[in-house]
Amino acid sequence: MNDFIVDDIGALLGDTVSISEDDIRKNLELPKVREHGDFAFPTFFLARIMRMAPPKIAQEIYSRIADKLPFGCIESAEAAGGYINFKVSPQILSQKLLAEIYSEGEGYGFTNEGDGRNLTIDLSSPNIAKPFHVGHLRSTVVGSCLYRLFEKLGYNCIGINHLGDWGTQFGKLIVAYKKFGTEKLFEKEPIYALLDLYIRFHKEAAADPSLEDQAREEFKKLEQGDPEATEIWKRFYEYSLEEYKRIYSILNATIDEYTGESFYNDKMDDALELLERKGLTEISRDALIVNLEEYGLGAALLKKSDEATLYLTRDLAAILYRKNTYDFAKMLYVVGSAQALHFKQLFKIIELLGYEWHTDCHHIEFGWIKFGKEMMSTREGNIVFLNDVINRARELAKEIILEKNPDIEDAERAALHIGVGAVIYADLAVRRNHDINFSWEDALNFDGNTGPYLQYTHARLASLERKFEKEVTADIDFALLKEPEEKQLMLTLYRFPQKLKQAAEDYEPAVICGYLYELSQNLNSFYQKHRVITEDTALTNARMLLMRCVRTVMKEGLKILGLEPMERM
RNA sequence: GCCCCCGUAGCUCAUCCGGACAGAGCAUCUGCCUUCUAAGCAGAGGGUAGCAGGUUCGAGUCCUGCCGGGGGUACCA
Repeated sequence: MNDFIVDDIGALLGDTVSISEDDIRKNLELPKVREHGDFAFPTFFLARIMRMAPPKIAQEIYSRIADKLPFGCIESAEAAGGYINFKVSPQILSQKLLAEIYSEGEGYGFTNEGDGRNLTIDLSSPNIAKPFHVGHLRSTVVGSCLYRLFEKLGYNCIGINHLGDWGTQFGKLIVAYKKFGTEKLFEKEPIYALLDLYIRFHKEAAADPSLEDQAREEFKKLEQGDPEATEIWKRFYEYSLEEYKRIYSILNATIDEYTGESFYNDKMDDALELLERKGLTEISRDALIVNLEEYGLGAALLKKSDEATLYLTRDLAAILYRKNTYDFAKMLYVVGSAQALHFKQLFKIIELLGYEWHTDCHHIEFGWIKFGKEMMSTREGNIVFLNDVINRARELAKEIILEKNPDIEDAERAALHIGVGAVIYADLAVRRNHDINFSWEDALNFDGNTGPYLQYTHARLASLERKFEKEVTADIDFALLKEPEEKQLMLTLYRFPQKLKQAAEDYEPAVICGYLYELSQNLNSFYQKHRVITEDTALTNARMLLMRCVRTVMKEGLKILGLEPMERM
């Protein structure tokens, strides 16, 4: 990665300040106001060491570097209040930066920190037999985004869908199916038939509590391998998976493995045995637990008093299986923050087992998606299906396309990409720890800070290259890129590697969203004010190189988010 | 009760691990399409950053308390 601007400032100040170049770099910041320059170095923290007022220090330092300027890519500097502000030379900036982006292409900004090691991501994980709703969206799109990001950082990612495909809810469904189900129900959209059965069950069970017992009984039969129950379960499983796979393909979800809870049924005994051998378990109130009181994590339940296992037991079996199978360098669980304690317990147990790799496991938590003031609940039927959201977004996008660009060749396809782009972006752009209020207005908005705006920006750039017709080359006169809008674009491009790094460190897709939005704003401001393709071939060539570099970054960024970089729209 | 998260413009969100007058979008209002895509651009209005203290040269950002919302807290996931 290239940090040449920051390096130059470090070298420039190195002799004049009694702190290390590393500390200089760490303190550099971006001024909020453009007039203050491109980079700023605050001197306040030196006041105590140098026993001087910050403005004096700034003056003092400035006077010592003044005759060295210009220095590297630093064109000028000035002391302003307690700051020293630096301006970067657009010519040197373009020369170094654009050449680098041009030659590195889609690799620009990425390091190879993963070095081919495995990284497993637990994502999506819906409960089988329930239609995919917007509440499932975040885990799916955040997980997929991190998957692509870490792939580009050299990891070999494995996306694991830990399906909720086991448990008493299947007993309920089987009871409901036997009592109220007909084959006709399943002829089309079987997943909604399953939902109806589920809702019906809860309605009937309110009047007749004995249904709950029947459900437990049916689930018990399923666990014991009863052929009829197994047959029904399998059908439901297939129906659900078919629907999920359809949705995953639309969302660009990255799933390699469908190993749900049922997959770990026969692997829990080994895990439990391991814990018992290490003396971690105890019996408390007739249940099998790991006592984590001394770590402030309460009691972790592994077996209920009736011997039944719990999801912690399955997750424990799963994490051991995954470590054993993949020997992962990192394991990410993209799961809502409601399960924070659960994962703290899980990771603590791994630590108590003596495994160092407990530090490689991370719970990537995120807030709820709410609808109106209510939590979404399948039972209550207070729910927005992802299918409906995607369909409405797609229809709206199609209307707009036909109005704005009626000649486009495949309007259906473009509409889907734009509609889905809006939906995905709306979810990724909010930092993970916030709850999201689902609103149709926001999900279907294509203006301003939205997915389609970014896609539109890319389409403009693609259009320029089509119009240009010639090969974009890096053999240009860099001195021609001297407009403030051009410099701003380059300064933003320069920061792409840092943003990727931050996004990866924080496991935070919103960092990339915010960055691409800013880059798009820069591009559109430039585009409005200046023409790219003109009679002036030298200037045209220079600007086309800049456009290519912006497009390279936009394209890679969009792909990481899971949005289609549109060629036309 | 205890633990965790959130509280910034009418609404939805940023604020670069403490820095210069807190920035965008949506909505409202005003301009800009015979020239590379107007899903765009330029501009206007709109703020006591929940409240009160504290640390600091400096706090939306860190600490304490309170208020409001959400989640978790042993046999759901």
